[in-house]
Amino acid sequence: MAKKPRELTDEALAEIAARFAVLAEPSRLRLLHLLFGGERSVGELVELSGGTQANVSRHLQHLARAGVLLRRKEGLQVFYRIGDPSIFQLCELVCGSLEKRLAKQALVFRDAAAGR
Amino acid sequence: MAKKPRELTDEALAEIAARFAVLAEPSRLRLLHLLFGGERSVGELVELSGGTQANVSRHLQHLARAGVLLRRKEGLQVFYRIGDPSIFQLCELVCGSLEKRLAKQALVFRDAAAGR
DNA sequence: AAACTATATGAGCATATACGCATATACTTG
DNA sequence: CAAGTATATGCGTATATGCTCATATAGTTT
Repeated sequence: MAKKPRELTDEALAEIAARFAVLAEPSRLRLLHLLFGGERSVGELVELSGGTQANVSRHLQHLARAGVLLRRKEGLQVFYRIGDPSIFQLCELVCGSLEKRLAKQALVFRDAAAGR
Repeated sequence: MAKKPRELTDEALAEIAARFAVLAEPSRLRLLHLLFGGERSVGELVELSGGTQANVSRHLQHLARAGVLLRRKEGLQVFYRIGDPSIFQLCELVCGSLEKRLAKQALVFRDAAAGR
């Protein structure tokens, strides 16, 4: 399975950037993380996340419009769930890379404290 | 190798969000993409990306401070290169996921045009 | 249909950040 | 050390976006 070089029009770049932007907010990440445990209603997410109802609703819509979440309405309630499995891998990758970076920095400081 | 559940303090969330935010700008993504081909000087990147010198410089610093790029100074010139290999996988993941999403949308429209 | 509940949305404000322009800094060469 | 080149930075401006508060919409229950 050879890897083709991808074209990179301005439009494509904008789309990719938008995708990353969706994940660039702590509140949204918290909601995503809560949804890693499975489907939840807006009300539950409000409680669990500690955010206000208005903000949580907006963030969920944002994520859904970006294709990251799926929405299911049932009576008065609306349930959201992860709609794009690649999110898990994205978060794993970023967390792993951050971990490495911090570990490296820690070493630097340790060595500096030890007089190099 | 079992996967531990990760803690998610506000601080950690902010760091992860910051990491994604770095990638949430088309100009920076373009620079990254250019650097996928190997190390480049700021001047080269200015030419290749079509951005202004000031902006390119700032974006590169931004990426470097985030640990995504590495900086090497040689005489008058400064060379940047990818410093975090996970970037490749991140971009692959996002591109792949976008591709899938657009393909799905295309199907929806095709079916709609065909009278469902 | 009136009251009630869950979710979504409009408006205004505050903040972040990308850009352009000018200039500063760092290094090289004459 | 003066002039030249490559990169970085200060500052003002425009735009985007998250937040709060209030209110609208959709669906249920009595």
